[in-house]
Amino acid sequence: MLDLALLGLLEEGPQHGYELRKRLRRRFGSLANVSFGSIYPTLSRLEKSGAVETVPGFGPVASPPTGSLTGERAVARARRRPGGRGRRFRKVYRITPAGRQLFVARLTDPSPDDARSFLLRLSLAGHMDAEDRLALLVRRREQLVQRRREIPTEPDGGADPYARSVAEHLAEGVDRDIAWLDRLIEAERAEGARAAERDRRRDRRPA
Amino acid sequence: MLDLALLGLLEEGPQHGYELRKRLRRRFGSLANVSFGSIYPTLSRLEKSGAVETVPGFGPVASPPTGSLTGERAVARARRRPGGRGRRFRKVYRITPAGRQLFVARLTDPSPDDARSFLLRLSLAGHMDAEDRLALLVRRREQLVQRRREIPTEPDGGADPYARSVAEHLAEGVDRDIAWLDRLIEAERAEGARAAERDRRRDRRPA
DNA sequence: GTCATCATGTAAGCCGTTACATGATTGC
DNA sequence: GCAATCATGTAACGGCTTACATGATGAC
Repeated sequence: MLDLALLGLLEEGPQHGYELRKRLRRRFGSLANVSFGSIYPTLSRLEKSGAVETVPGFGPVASPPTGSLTGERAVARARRRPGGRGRRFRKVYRITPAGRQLFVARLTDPSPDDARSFLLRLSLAGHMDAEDRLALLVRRREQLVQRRREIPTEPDGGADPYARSVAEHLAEGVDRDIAWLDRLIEAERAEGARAAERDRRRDRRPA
Repeated sequence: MLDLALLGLLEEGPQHGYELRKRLRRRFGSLANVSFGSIYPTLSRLEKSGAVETVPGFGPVASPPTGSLTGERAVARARRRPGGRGRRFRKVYRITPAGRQLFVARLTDPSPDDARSFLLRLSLAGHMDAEDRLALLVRRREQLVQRRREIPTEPDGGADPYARSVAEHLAEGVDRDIAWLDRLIEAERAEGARAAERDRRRDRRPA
């Protein structure tokens, strides 16, 4: 889960742990609001497995594509002190080709996920094939339909008004999620149809 | 979390672990869908701490107030075989006075909780004072308002349509939760006012 | 010179999971 | 007699948290 989020951010450019945590929160909010005690060991693990590597000379971070203030300032600071000692101790990580492969594999992994990891994956769905994206949405929809059936409607203790209120709210929430997924699935299929149409007009039939 | 759910069920009558798991799922659905590997150690822990005790003679369970089939069958089975060997090996637990105290204390504990534990507590809110119940709702509302502010609206990578869709859906979900809490808080306050009115008419002023 | 923040890391613990181990009871 | 389910428990692991430890840098 966390490795996915980290790889997702590192796809956009090299970063160090401390910075990654801030970006994680800004980008994914409650979906990846993790502590340093989790970040650093995860980065070490990813490095050991070859998914990321430290940028030699651990200087300032490369200017990120979004042009964030933090990146700018890091560059400016580096300009002020071009070399030698006085450099800040930072371990800057960069994603490797193997990491990119792992990232997509984890993103498209068909094993069922909970709400948080699903939403995180969907947040990163821009990195997936249209096909895998659609599959992710459909799988999640099926899972929710299943869960919807398991919500207690008038169970033994269904008399209790608080328990009932919670169960109803939960059910409505799942219904809302399913409706949302339906809209996303619809949008994906429409987009797929448009792409096919474009291909057809060019007299090129895709595989 | 699990201890809370278990104590809540045991408030309604003695039960053994296997049965408790089934009831947990039926009553609380996804809020307390736990495995045996979690149930048994938790029961042992509760027993060690004196919150529950095993019913001596571990026979059939006492007929629960809801009159469930399982309870009925257990009693019938016991009637067929009134004593001696042949008894099923079951460890029936019963809540103790200390356990009842712990239950209410855990239920009214003001430390912030995540969605799941909040909903579980609310499901059991019938066991709380009106005052504590209101406090629980108000606390949760404040927490959600806080979280609402932290949801990324147009962050660095706000351009990505998938990330945006997720963020919007999340925000709507929190808004919906807050609105729901507002209705519950309103209902609690109305009920409190009605209770006060009843007291006033009887010329009895509560503390 | 001192305080906030930046920056990395380790250790212990929490709360759950899956997998494993064991055996009794019931239904057919 | 055999399978399903009832019934309890342990061990190993997963993924996260908090607390602790350490120190550099920058702002004032």
